[in-house]
Amino acid sequence: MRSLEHCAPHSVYGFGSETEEENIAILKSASASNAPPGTSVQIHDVLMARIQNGEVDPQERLVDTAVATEFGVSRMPARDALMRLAHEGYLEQTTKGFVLPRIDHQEILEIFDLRRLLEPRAAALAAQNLSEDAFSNLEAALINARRAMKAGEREKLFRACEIFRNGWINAVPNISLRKAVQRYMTQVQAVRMMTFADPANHPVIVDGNTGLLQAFRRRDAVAAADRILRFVFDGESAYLAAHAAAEVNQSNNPGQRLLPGKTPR
Amino acid sequence: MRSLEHCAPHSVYGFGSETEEENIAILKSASASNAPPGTSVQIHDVLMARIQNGEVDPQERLVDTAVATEFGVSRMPARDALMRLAHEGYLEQTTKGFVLPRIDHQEILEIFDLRRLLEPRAAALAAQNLSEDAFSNLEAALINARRAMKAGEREKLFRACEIFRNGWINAVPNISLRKAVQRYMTQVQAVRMMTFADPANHPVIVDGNTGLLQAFRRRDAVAAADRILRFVFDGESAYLAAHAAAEVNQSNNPGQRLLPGKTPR
DNA sequence: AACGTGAAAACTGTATACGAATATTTTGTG
DNA sequence: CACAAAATATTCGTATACAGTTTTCACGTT
Repeated sequence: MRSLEHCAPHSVYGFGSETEEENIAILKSASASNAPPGTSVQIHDVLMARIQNGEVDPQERLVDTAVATEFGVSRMPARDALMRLAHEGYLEQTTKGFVLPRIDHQEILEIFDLRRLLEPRAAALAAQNLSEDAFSNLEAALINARRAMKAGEREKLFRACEIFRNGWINAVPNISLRKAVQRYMTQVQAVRMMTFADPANHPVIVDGNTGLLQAFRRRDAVAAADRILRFVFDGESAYLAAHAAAEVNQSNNPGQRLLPGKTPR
Repeated sequence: MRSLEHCAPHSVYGFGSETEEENIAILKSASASNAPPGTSVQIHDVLMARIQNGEVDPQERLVDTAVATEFGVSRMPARDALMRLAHEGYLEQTTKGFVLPRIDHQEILEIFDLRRLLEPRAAALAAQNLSEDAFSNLEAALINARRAMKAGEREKLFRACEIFRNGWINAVPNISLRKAVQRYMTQVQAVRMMTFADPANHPVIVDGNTGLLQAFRRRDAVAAADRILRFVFDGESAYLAAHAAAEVNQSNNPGQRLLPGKTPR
């Protein structure tokens, strides 16, 4: 059984239990509380946590009926959750179940372009708006990230970077811009999945965040914008390298491909 | 009854029929073709087209059962479509049906900021990518717009401008960017509703589009970006003026407000 | 033994139904 | 006549059922 530390920090329901009985019990107890967020929402969060924790095999088929029985509900909530995950980009709907998205290379490049438009402005606004609390949270996340990097704990580093990013993004006062940036979080995650695989990228990431935090601290909007812009560029470079490596890997043993080919949109 | 020319030009299913029978017939025939895009997908597209065309009243309540009966299907496809639209930001889910997202003054200003980030790049890419067909469509739309302006037909001018805008946006090769721009169509619509009320704005709009088309024709990406940026700024100015006028109007007769009050987000 | 054909299984999409929550209207009372 | 409380109505979320479609597997033929 996996440890609970793998739970997504953003998940309201931080449980990673595996057995049907446990899930049923948890859902029951949660719905017994005064706040009923809906069964499908809970399933959605649990599945998203699993996906983000890499607990879903790339060739695993998530079927609504199976998910439904696992959580002790009917097909509808499970189907809603799966379809919502699919729409958010966490899953892809095939004729035979839901699978991890075959990441479209072209789309990732497009989103890098978009992020270069949005995130510098977002960081600049955040620099002028970050609260002291937010600063300490960012700092804590960065310390955790650095520690995880030194310990070689890829997973923890991943989490820390996510917290860091969420920290400053939540300080963006322009709510619409914030939502726009957050909308591409899934793609950011997908890219991270690839780039984090190479430990050589870890120092770049941590250093980038460090510089960003320093700019934030100085309330230097210009520097923050520059930093994040460079960060996105660096991310693109790292992604391209990882993509190329995956391509080679793919051609060598086409049986188990790390990255599937293009998806016709 | 609305005329058919109001159909969304970007909709795959370019029908804007209103009666239940027509919709049923259309769905039936579509599903009879070899490509089954699913009923809920079709409903989704139709509703999105309506929203983007401003055919949905701001205080209209879209209820799944009503949509279902309108399209002659059960609640499930309608519900899927509505929830998907809500998730995409085109609708807002309330305890009593789905409604258009109530955009408040602050949010409109935020979205102007966002559009200044996105649309110049989009226009620049479109300038490099527009086909000859698209050019003639843009030109036709512009001619219609000018004619409507001279005839003082506000509604037709509105439509022509919408077609023009959709025309070049659909030529943006970066699909993700295109979707991002289109996501704020409702805001654009709301702003237009206000700014078009004042005929003094009409020449500004038509001239702006004319200049944009000229830049497109020259494949001048820089000029196109500049043009659209200025266009957004002008739109903001016009909106602010209209907003101020509406504020005065509102305080005079608070019974019928042009823009609803702020929404706690 | 390889390949094509057919049947069974699995999965999805949609239809219908029911319970729960919430808004609205009606009714009763001060 | 105003206000509160209950009844009503509307809508959502979920459950269950059914039909269509695709995949897979097994069997028979060449």
